[in-house]
Amino acid sequence: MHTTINIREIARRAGVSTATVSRALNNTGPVREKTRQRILAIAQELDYRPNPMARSLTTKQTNTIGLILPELVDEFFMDIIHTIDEEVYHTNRFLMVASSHSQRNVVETLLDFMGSGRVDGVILMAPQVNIEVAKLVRRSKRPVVLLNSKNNQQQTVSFSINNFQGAFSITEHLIKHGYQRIAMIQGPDGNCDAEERFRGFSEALAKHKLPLHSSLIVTGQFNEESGYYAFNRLMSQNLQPDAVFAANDMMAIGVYKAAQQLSVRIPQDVAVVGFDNIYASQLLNPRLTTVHVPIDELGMKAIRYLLRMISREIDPAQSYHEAISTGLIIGGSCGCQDLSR
Amino acid sequence: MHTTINIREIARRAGVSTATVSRALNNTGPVREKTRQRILAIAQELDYRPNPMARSLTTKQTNTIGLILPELVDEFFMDIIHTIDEEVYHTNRFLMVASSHSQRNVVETLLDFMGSGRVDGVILMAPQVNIEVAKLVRRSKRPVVLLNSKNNQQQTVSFSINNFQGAFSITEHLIKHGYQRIAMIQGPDGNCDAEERFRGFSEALAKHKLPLHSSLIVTGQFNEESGYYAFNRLMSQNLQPDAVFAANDMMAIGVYKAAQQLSVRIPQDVAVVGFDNIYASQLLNPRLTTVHVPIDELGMKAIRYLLRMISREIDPAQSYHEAISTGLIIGGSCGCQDLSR
DNA sequence: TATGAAAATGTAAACGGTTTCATTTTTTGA
DNA sequence: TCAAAAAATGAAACCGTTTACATTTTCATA
Repeated sequence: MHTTINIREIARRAGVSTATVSRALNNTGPVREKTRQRILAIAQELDYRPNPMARSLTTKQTNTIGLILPELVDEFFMDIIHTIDEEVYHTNRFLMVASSHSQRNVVETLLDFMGSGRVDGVILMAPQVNIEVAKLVRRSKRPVVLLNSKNNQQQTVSFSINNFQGAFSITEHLIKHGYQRIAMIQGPDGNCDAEERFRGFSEALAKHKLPLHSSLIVTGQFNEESGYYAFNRLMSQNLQPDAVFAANDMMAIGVYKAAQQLSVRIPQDVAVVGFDNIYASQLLNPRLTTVHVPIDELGMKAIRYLLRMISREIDPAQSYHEAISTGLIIGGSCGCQDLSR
Repeated sequence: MHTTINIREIARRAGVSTATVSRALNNTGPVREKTRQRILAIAQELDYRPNPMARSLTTKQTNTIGLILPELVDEFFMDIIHTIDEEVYHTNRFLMVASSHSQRNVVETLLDFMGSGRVDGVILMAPQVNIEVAKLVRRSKRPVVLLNSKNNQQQTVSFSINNFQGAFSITEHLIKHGYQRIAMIQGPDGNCDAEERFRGFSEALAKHKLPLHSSLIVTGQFNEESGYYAFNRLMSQNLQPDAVFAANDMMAIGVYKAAQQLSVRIPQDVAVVGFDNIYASQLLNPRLTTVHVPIDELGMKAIRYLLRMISREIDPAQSYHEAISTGLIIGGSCGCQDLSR
């Protein structure tokens, strides 16, 4: 096993200094054509690959973008990864995806890990752990774009889904159907997406002078299982809902399963709506009425903005926020005619 | 903006050499307790973070595992990522995920990119581009574990799903139901998963002396759309199938959609089975009969083996292959009673 | 041909750590 | 108390690049 071949070895063989080799290889600074050829030939022959560690130790550049997500499950996150990867790929960069496992200290570790020379910029999605995230972000040496975080954090750049608007309009849609006892299965405590969706729900009720029954509000964990239990709980009490708004589609799927077991018909007995418009929601019978979240738009805007921060086209210290609008997807689960069949 | 604080600064403040600081911080070599305390306090106060680039420039260690997937869509890949991430996280390492976009030169670039100092080892899934992949892998300076690649490559370490066995048994299952004209929607050309699944299918037919009608073999792209078109094509010809084996569940979903539009009942008119057992397959009505692919087992075995290669517990030059068995998931789509309802 | 400008190349100092080996300090045991 | 052993520390080289600056070579022009 011969030692890793480095720039010095090439310089030695070509009979020049490492500086010249570096210049020849990177096309930075003048090198006589003949010399360049010789160097390139040797590099080729030796199958030389510059050590990225050493390189970025001096250049502070990595051509790598970091993406930190709270977890690596669900197609929602996969879609985010996919969109961003696509864009990163087209600008000849690399993507580094990591999961914070929804823990603040892990966010911190990852931000440090990436920020200290491994990536040129970070896209961070941390809906649960945002109390001190802004501080971490500001401390980071690399530009950071936040995704779906509480946007009351000053001095950060963030993009988010307009959860409030989406929840508000889908709730209004249910109200227009005439439902009186609309339940909500909300998302986990401390999750700002969940909070905003609940706010949209309750303000829509308020606008239409409908009461907010505390017994019709259940908390879930954004997964199928919790939706299943939540619906069972809702149906086992005196005040039964005539419509259920699940704060995301996964929980709505749990509702469908529970409803089938309880022989509750959707939408005849109880209407159901969700949020996210995940792929699986179109497979449900009837198709789930839900809020479309333009994930690709979110990812695209975030990565494009980040790249401009990295190139200093935009001042990274300048704060910015943009909320991306959602759209309503009408299936048969709300009582409308199911056009997907 | 003050300059990044480094080990020298700490040494200066503590009145010791950088060597001592390094020893104190990494618990390598002896340091007087009093000195250690002083150094730790200063490091704490200055919020010192060692530069990982500089560190790994000398140690040649990054505590990072690379994962290269052909693409970043579908829950199948998400599940792979998830399983591996979980294990990586528990060993206090980082995960770096990248997509090769199913292009061989990108695989090469990524392998170089990661292999030259960014990661300690790589898990590579490249079902389409394996002609020269083995060469690349052998050239890599870091240990590499292959996932679902053609296992006829010598001198590599690989884990794969036993596609043949899965396809064989689900085909036999259909045969036992008495279907005579079993069609297959196979996967894309050159994809070795696809090839093995087809081989399992045809050998099962052969074993039971059933003919292999070329008009009942259609090629898809492992996505929903191609399944949709494939089924339409199958039903528009003279020889119509009484059962369809879609080489993966996504294509089976396409079949369901097409069947609904054509008013073809599953399984009364045509039985349908898939492969992968993705989440969505249980949402179909009737539940899809499919082959369960233990992705978590696959990911787990791959990452554990890789870690042992990294720690030199296993000689990385030693080749190894293991095929992981699949299992049958019985839904209602094959003609069995649907127990999921 | 001499001269100055431009082009090509080299030297050496970073970058921020780790580690070998030598040196100093402390501890131990007779 | 003193030598020897053990423990703690420091000096400096090293990892593989890039790059500012100095130096040399080439080339065009007078």
